[in-house]
Amino acid sequence: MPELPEVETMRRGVASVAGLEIRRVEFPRIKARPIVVSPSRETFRRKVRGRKIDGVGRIGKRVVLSLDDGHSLILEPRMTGLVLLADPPSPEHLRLRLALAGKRNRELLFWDRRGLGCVHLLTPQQLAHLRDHKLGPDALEISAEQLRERLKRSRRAIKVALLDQAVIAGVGNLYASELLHVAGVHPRRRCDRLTIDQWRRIHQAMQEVLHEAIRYEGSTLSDGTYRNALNQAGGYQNAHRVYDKAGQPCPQCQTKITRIVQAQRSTFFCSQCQRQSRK
DNA sequence: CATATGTCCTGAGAGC
DNA sequence: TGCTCTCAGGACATAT
Repeated sequence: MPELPEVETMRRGVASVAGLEIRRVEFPRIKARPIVVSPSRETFRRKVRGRKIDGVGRIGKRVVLSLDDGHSLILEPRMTGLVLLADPPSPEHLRLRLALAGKRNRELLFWDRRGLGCVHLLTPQQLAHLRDHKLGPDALEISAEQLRERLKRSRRAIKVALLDQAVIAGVGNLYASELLHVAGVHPRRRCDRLTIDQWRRIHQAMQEVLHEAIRYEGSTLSDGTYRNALNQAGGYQNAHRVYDKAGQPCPQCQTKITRIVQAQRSTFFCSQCQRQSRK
């Protein structure tokens, strides 16, 4: 589930590793299938060991460790991956350990219960390709005009389009539902039928919701998987308006929240606050 | 090209 | 109680 707010929280939580050297690279021996790594493990280990971490950044839903030789170490949590400086939730799903030099000996861990996440070492050219061609502008950087320009001719439903990382990077299933509720836009509304005012409201709601969620350090859902870098739960789940609240009253108007499925994913909305005119 | 669908994965929870 | 089944949704591969 980690989306922009959760990944940004992970990034901030491990930002203190900047300046440290990676002394050892370990792939713990676990029963589960090893984490997907490119290039090969041997090459990865050889190229990462001994490098200094110059900075800790984020691209969309990925944490980026900039190394002192120009390469970038990409940590991609996908559904259940965590980037940790503390002990992981369980030992058996630890996928990668980076032992760091420093005053106190520290470790940066990648833990993933389901194993859909992955780790990559990218050249500057590969990083540029990821940033400029595979992903759209960051959800916190994009302007309302840019957002509309990118989608105004699309026939897709706005909820589905917001999940397309090539259009806009960082929004996932949870925050798409939440921000459309704040914007008062029906999730099935086609992009090419949204008004300029609706685009402005979507953009504004996106900024508000994402910043608010970062302030609360992300959402830890009922399965409890998401944790910050110190293995602590986030707090934004208590502020959710519609996500996973089918049948419960809308916080604005008390109408029961509706659940629908779009592109094989759950969407939650209020049929009163997010009225549908024409799709 | 744009859009839609299938796939990977594990553990929680439902239902019998 | 204990078993089987379904579901959750990141990104990518493949299909339409």
